[in-house]
Amino acid sequence: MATARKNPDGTASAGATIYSVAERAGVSIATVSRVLQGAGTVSTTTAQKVLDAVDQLNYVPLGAARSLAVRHHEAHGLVLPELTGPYYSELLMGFESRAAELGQSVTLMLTDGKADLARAVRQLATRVDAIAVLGSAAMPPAVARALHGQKPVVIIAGTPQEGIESVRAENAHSAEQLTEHVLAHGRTRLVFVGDPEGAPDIAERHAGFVAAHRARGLEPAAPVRVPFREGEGAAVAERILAGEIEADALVCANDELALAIMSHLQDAGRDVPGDIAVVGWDDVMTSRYVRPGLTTVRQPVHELGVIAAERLHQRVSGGLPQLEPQILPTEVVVRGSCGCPTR
Amino acid sequence: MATARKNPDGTASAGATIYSVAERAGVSIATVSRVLQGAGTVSTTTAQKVLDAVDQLNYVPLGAARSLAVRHHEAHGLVLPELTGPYYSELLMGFESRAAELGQSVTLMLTDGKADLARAVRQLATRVDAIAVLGSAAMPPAVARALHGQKPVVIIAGTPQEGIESVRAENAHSAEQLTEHVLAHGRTRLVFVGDPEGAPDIAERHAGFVAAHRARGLEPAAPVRVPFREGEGAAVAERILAGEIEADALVCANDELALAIMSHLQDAGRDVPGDIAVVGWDDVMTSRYVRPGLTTVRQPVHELGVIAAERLHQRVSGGLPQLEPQILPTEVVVRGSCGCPTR
DNA sequence: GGTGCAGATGTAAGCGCTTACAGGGCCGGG
DNA sequence: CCCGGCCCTGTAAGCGCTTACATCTGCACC
Repeated sequence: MATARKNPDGTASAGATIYSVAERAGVSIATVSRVLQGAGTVSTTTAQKVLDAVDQLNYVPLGAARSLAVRHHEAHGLVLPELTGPYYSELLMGFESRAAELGQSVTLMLTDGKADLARAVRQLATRVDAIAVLGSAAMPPAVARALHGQKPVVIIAGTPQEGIESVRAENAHSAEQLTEHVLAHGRTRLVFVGDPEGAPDIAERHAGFVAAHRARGLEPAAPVRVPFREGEGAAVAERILAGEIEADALVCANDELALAIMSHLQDAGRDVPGDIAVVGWDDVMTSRYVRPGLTTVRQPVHELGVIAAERLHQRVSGGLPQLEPQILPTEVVVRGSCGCPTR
Repeated sequence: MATARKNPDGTASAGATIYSVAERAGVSIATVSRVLQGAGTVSTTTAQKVLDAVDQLNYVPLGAARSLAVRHHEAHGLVLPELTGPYYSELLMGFESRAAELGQSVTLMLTDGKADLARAVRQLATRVDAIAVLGSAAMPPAVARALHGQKPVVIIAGTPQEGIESVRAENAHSAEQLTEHVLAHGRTRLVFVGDPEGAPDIAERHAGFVAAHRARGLEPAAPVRVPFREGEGAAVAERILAGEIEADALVCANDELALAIMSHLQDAGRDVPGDIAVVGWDDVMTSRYVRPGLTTVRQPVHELGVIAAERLHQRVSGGLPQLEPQILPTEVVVRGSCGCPTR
């Protein structure tokens, strides 16, 4: 296979290297590099010759070679469980945009469906300078720990681990606020829907739920432990309809769950919030469109991504780890599903 | 700055190279490489020594060095406009999962908000073996063309360009089907909402809309040209309420638009589909939850991503470009918003 | 006219890995 | 006992870039 294919017009379409550019421009490779990096001093005429040659040869430098020489990948890794729903996307957008501003590319890895996660992560570590991991990414802590020490790591919305940076949104307090809001509507039999052990944020939200009850001297009911997949919503709704779960308000671990339950309940003729109030978490787009609007909590997800990217970059540039977990504030968004007058 | 920090236990926490591993294992770097790559023959005892050393030193190979030596990045680039809504996420998930299976990492780039797109893309080209670009990624065709010839490129859901591979979902035919379905409900004043010039798929959908009218000897109304951002929906709804747009059915360029309009109209007291039918495109999650359910078209988005990754990989492995655009079938999903009895 | 200095360019030494090639043991067959 | 092979391992030559350092050219200044 020919390495340097020549086009009819004499330009090479691929395989151009810094050497071919230098030759064509009649300079040394050092000069080419200087022009391209904007470092050092090069006379304008020489620079132009180089630029012309680059153009003619359609030269694209080999990132790997540069990385090897500068000993930086100039890339950040991001590990997410998957990408359904707006949460991860939003996070990713924040991460990507900030990383790009800082001149870093982002290499993405999704854990869902990966047979050998540890291997995949190690593989990722091979090609990036630093890695951000979403807490609930089902990343074996051992792996996260192994990574750390190799490369800077930040955990997003996950259980903070000894010596590893972390960023997350506030959960417990707003969950307490949200729960109290529902209690203030006069509801007495609230049920938390979601598995506190499924993810650290859920655990915190549940803790808030419990705290709100305690603050009123109430004893919270046991949570209905279900994974927060959309499909589970229907099942939960059925159990409610069957009277198996008794509640006049549902505090759901996230909006997808809340929406699925609400819609199912409504289809069965129940009135939300009349018969039963439903609140969620995340403020996804749909929550604005359903009737009644879903009362929920908005997290600064985009911001979370931005901060993670920033932290990684700082670390890569020699900054010290900021071990104190960074916690971003969230905001309760009141709409109609909690019992408030519909807007 | 020390390059090889030593831990108390004598293991190095970073900066381990193939040399340090070789030294510790008492073998040559070639042997280390062979063990790690699983290539060549190495006795089990030697291999074990190497593996032990790797473990002790917590060695992570430098991807850049390998890439340089093997002359492959083992990474695919994916360029998307942004990540709102389920469309892009789904695509990305498909792309990532297939790429991972093929042993390729994926480097993501979002065009939204990038000041110097061309530069960003060139930068990306520097670190990957091949690039997939989403058609509506507002990628200057010139850039796409420059890329092509440098690296294999496939265009996803975009205007096919001379000599560049492309994959997309069928649009025109299903749009015609969908429109005909609405016409069959007896609606007579259908309006297409969305900008046919905004993106190639929209243009095709509009073409289908027109074709359905022609097939019945009808003259289609002029489209309401709006970008398909959620926010635009309200504006369109207002124009309808004001009588500025006269219609008894809306064929929207995508679900987000359709949902926003529908919800706004309902809030204003209009009956959907009684007063006006609304249909969309994409079958996003919300479309199942709103009342009435949104009639829409489902695209094999995940599959699109999978195929793109596959194509790139084939090309990188020396396969020939398959220039015939690949077109995946779509499916009309009928729910209540078109006028069909609600399920 | 010599000296010094700054600006422009070239030289060459890596960066950490893969891999073709070249041994060095060791075995069985002649 | 020698020799051809087969395993296993080491040697060394790059891969395409960056960059410290050397070099060279002018030019201002004394």
